[in-house]
Amino acid sequence: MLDIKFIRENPEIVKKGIKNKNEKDTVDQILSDDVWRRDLIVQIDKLRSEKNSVSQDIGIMIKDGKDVTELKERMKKVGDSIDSLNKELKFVENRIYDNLIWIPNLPHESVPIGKSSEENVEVRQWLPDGFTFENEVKILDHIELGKKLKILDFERGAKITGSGFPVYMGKGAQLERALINYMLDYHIKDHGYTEVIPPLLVNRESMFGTGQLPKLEEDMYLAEKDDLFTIPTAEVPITNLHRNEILEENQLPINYVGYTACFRREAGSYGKESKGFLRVHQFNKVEMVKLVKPETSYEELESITNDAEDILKALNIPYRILMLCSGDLSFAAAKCYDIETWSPAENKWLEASSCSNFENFQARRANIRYRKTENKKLDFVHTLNGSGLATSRVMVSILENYQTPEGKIIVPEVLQKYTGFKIID
RNA sequence: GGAGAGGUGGGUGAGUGGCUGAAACCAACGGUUUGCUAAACCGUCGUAGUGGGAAACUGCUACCGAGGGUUCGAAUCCCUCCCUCUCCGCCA
Repeated sequence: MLDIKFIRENPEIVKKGIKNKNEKDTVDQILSDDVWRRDLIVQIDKLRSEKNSVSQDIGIMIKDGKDVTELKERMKKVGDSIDSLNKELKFVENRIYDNLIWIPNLPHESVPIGKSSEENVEVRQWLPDGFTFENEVKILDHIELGKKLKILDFERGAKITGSGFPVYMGKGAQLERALINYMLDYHIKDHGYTEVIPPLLVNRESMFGTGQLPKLEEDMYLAEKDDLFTIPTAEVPITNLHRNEILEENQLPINYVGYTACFRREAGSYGKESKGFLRVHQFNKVEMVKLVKPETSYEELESITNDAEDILKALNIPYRILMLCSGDLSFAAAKCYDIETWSPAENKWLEASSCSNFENFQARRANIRYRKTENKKLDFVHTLNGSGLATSRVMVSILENYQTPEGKIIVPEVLQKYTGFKIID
């Protein structure tokens, strides 16, 4: 959520940002409502002030045994005026709020302006030693491999739940678990994150806090009886851990990492892009979340991205980093790097991670503040998160990049001590 | 699911209609004292909105779980909802 004061003072900047993000511009309506609102507040406060002081007098007069009937009647009328102005105020405040919650975060100045993912900018690429994009032997895709080696079962997943709910079997399940544990341990031991195992269902306030609501309601699973959503990412419960809290400056930065299953309805995205792991409704993800001081958040964005990259380097998987253009940024993000890993069978890059700085956009919605040591003043923290990483996409790259000419899978070296085996055949 | 208790400032906790934005204590911060630490003493110590001011600052308003109601006046009375705790039942 943007600060209405900021909008009031910088309407043109806000309008430009909204346009670059392809969102609806209600700035003019907000501004005129804001004038109306403040005018009402001044009127109401004046009346209330009068009412308060006269009411106090009435108390004293009653004690002194004086007649207060007339004053009472007058104050009742003042009360009525306040009530009717208040109704008007509520109306205009609601309208401002309804518009405000749909205003996206503004892109950071370093973000390229663009309409869609076509205009994202590649920042760097990392390829293992001796890697080449050309392949002499036929590369099996992860679906064929999964079937052949009996480690993935998409059909049975579809039977027991529906399409997009994969089943991991045998060594596939063990590899998945190894990958999750490896990533968690790496972030905990080498990158200094604190592990969190959060709830997988969250309430509306949490979904609002991180900015999934109101925009993405249709993309999430909802348990209607309890009005709880299954999380689309661990970002939601973990960032909301500190909702409505005041932190001390010396507690920052807070770095959390958590593994959770993630659930996404992916409404309206059926078809070619959705086979196998490429688009699923449930997947596993290790997520990093940071709560930091505002002045450090852009350094932290680089740092969290590097933390995700370290995993891929250790796994020896080719990847590239994209800086998202304004039009491809999520609603709440100010700047975002996507990490894509290479799929030789698909012959394309697959998004495995998204590392974003939300500045204080989420912190405002979730009311997460910190007290500055220097002057004791309160300010909103900046929040960031990054996948570190989504296992389904990494799994595609592992299976495809680590296959032998015979169609077996060599377990990446760093995972071998977690799996206890070196090959899947 | 049933029965009961309760939600007040960073914490503990007082407060049942008016002079309470809220006692007291603790914590925190500033100071005095001190070789250092501690103790003691003094002082400061909520958030937000809005108006005035270049600013330091200051006026007013709101906020005692949330929302409504009664009243000239509500932390205090009434209604609805949410949450927490205890006991019982059920269950992993």
